Amino acid sequence: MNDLQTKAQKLGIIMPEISSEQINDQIKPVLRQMEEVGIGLNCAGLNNLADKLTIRLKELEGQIYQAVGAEFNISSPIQMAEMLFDRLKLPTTGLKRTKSGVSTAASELSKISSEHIVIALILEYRELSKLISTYLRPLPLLVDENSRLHTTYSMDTSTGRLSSSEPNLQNIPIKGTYGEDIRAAFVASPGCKLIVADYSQIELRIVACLAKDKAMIEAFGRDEDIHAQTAAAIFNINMADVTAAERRVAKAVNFGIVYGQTPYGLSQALGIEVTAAATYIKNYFDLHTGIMDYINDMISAAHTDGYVETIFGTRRYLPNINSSVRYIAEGEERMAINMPVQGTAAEILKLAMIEMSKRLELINDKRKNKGHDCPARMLLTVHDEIVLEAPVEMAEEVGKILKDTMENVIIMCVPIKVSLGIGDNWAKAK
DNA sequence: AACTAGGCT
DNA sequence: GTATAAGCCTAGTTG
Repeated sequence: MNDLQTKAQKLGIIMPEISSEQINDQIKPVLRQMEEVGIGLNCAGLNNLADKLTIRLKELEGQIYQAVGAEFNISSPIQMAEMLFDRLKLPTTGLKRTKSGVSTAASELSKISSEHIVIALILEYRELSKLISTYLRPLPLLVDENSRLHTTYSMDTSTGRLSSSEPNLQNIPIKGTYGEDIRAAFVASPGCKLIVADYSQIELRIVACLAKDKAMIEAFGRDEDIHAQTAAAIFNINMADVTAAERRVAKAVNFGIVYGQTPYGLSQALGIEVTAAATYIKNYFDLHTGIMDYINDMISAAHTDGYVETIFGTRRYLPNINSSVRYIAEGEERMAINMPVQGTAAEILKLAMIEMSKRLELINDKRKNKGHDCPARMLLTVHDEIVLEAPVEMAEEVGKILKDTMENVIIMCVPIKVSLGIGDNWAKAK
């Protein structure tokens, strides 16, 4: 048994004896096959939506010109800032600045949305123009003769995650007014269903385990509402009394913790006072002392060794961790906190894909010569999610196998949970 | 090519 | 005094 195995065992982790290099070797052919298979795209659906949104975009353009009293390039942040802050004299206090001037990012403009009706128009314009120019227009042009879309996966990331490009199928819209419509254009082959399996809070479960955090391990072990538990802790109330708003704050705290978020960052994210954010974080660490120790351990390990690593040994070197420029060093300290968590999640996903690929071969071998037009096969992966397609009559069974594979490819000190969906398209299968 | 913005996990 | 939440990819503007 090697060092990593011993270390993992002390954390209550039972993992396959495989190195990060071996994982990466074995995932490659799986990815190449997924790229070749591709996923069905309903081009007509996207084109129709593009046409509809383009009409709305034109309306908004006219309304913005009228509200401002001038015509300008709405897509130019420079011209936008000039119109809002020089011509209309909207207040800039409290707004972030970029290198070139006052930021016109949506997060900043929404702070002054009550100052002028044009802000709402601009935000809607930006939303539509993003969807049209990045997704609705380009994607239909990229399909093959069978109306299938093929991405390219890369592994040269700093944490071990995969990335996807040309087109990037890991950032297809899902939120907002049109997210569902866009996802619905990603479809299963005829006679097949899409099967979507998502790791539930995988990074939080990993950090609970790596940090040996007692309260969090117990909460996950009892299958409790982790965000409600956090809310109770940071607001000093009973779990039963947690409101929806308090739970939302707690969710943001849980989310931010694996990124090394500061009180300032949390205050920005939630639109609250820095002092309030600081209190929440303090209360959080009072409950989760294991998490606090883990963060400090990772930072000091990075300072000493110059790198951090995942449980399978993927390393990230942090050459500037000892920089005398404080914000440079602090930036790498946050990377030191996050990378072992994000990287371990990536490895678990890859392991599950490798194992599932083997199981799919067995499934398909068994069904050879039975006249099925579409084999059960892996199509996409999005960081904590795997998308498959399988013949309708097999979908339930394949889904169960997928869920089982993902949940048991590694045993951690907290249960690993996977949510499963089956449907004709990517919207319905979620 | 740099910068700004914004889509996803 | 400066910065402040990790990791990606793509599109449009600017010079």
